[in-house]
Amino acid sequence: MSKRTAPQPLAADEELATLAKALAHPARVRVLRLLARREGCIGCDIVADLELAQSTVSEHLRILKAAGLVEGEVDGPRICYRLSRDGLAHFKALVAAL
Amino acid sequence: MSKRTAPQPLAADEELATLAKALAHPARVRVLRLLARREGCIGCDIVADLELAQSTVSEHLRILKAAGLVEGEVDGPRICYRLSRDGLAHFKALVAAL
DNA sequence: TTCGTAAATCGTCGAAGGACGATATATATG
DNA sequence: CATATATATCGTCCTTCGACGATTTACGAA
Repeated sequence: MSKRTAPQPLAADEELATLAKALAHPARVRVLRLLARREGCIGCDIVADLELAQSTVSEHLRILKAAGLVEGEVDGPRICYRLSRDGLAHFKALVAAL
Repeated sequence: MSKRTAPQPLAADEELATLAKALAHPARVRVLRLLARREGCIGCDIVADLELAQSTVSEHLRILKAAGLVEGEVDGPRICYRLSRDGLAHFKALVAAL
């Protein structure tokens, strides 16, 4: 090892890779599209739309939230998810800059 | 299986997810940026730039090629890799359409 | 408080990803 | 042909991902 001097994965690369990973699953892409369509928010409708167990969908939502692409707001016993326009815009900007 | 009626992951979602997955690793993002900078092509310089074993880099390149983001052309005993402008443009378009 | 619904978390399982060294393949050159 | 270099492929080892059911948590309503 130690060929030259560049072990740093360049934070920018890491950032884009992390965001891309969040979209690296068809179910999560679908969720994003779903939230993009309905300007408002959605609750457990997402579970109904995807054909996956509730726990699985919850995990996908967690990943999208962690990536900053989706936001969740408590609304009574349910949670209102909505697209993070800023997060998505940031991702788009990173991709466009490629 | 067969819970409701929407088992189709909507080819479009699959496609974007597949492309995103190809970029879901910092090393691959770096390779793409590398190839984007140098208009021409590169050979084993990629191995030197990334700090990974040759076999590992080869695998990353394979993934990028499979995704249609990179093309390789035999050039003597080495291979000239170049960015697939079309492939990247397609990806950008899919992301922009989100 | 008890009940019902929505969501998150936990534990498990199998599949896929990512890394490596070793080896195989291909090609130009001596 | 033998050698040197550049890539690809193989086999292995861990880790992470993705799915599930079961359980827990949180809240509104009866």
